[in-house]
Amino acid sequence: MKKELTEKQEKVLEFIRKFHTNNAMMPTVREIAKNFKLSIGSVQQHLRALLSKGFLVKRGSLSRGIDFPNRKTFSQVPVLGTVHAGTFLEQIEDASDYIYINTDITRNKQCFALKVKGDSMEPSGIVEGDTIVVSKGEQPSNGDIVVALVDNESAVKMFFKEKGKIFLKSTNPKYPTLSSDDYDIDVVGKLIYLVRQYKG
Amino acid sequence: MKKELTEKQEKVLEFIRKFHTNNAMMPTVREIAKNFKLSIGSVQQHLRALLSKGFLVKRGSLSRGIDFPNRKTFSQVPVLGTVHAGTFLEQIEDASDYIYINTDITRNKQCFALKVKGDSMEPSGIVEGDTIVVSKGEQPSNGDIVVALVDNESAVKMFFKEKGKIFLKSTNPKYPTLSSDDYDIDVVGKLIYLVRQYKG
DNA sequence: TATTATAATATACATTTGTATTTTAGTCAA
DNA sequence: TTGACTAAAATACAAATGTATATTATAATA
Repeated sequence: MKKELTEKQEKVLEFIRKFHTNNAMMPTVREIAKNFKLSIGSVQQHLRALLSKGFLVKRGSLSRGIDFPNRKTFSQVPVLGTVHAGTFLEQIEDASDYIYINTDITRNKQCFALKVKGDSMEPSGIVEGDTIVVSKGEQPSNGDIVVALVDNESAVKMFFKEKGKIFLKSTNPKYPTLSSDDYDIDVVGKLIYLVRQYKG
Repeated sequence: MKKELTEKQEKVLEFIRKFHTNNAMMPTVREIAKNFKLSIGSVQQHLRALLSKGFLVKRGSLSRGIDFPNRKTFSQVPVLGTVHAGTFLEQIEDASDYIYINTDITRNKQCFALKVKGDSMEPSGIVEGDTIVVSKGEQPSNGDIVVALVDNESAVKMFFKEKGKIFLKSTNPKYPTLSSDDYDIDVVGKLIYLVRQYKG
């Protein structure tokens, strides 16, 4: 349980958050002072309070050397194309867009993102327009959702392996389950993340 | 088309990218120099090249004052609690977690995030465990998905307004549509974003 | 009452940081 | 050869920045 902040401390912290959001770096003591028309010493005291109460941490005596506790870091993941609408591997070179996701999700995996078309996975919460993040070359377990090339067409399916055979199941029952007996199946990667933007 | 970088310039830029990812701020000239065991002057020249070739831009003569062109910025959105599992507004004070999303999505709206419980919105792609981002106090249109307090219980529903009455519909047909005739309905905000993490 | 926490100011100082200058060297092309 | 670009080093200086100290004032509290 965090200690409570005073009104002014709350405002200072809020300013730091916003500054960090807009500038991707922390403000200096004097930048904070200027914003609130305060003296340097006053800001120092507010920062000291925020530090001792655990709302900020320090990184040595560097410039702009305050930080949020447990601040998350990001990986740039390229959006390579659209899945279940044809091939996408050609487009690897010119990733026109990137999405940013926490490094604790991507870890050290090699990832890329795809836009989803179609309704074959709707019952498991994947709908048209979603952006999915795929971790490349990971061994999927039964029940994992994967991106696969099925006779060179890309698809998002649920993965099953039984007696050496691979099955790709759509959770939408109107699509058939594909078997490695009938198709050339190449699992590209495993779903690790999904984002969806609602138009405002 | 960007001008080409030399091998060394590429490496310096790559270091700056990584440094920024890990520390949420740009490195100083001397931090770069230390990493490559170079002199300050050498780093200055590399930076000058990266600037003139358009891979970096400057923000005045500030400390750590280099930036990526078109860098995306993030908002910290507090995760306040769980929705459709009771009230969550009490927990506003101690947001234990944050998610970070692009400011071009949050714009200047006041936002917060909630974890989803239950299956009442499964057919529209919202499943248990998802984290939804809600924009506070925005006027919803018919068909928008909203977070509302229904007799002080929180819920995620599809919003409709007709002849002054509010209707909250679950896309899952096994739940009834709620009407403002029968319940005290308070729309808290509108869904603008959703993220889902698949366990690896 | 004395104490503590908050809030604010003013000032000084040491360190960090950006910037400018000069010099040396190698490579490549006109 | 000359010129241009890249690479690197060494040094100096000004500006930015973090930090320490002293002082005043107010409100809440034991």
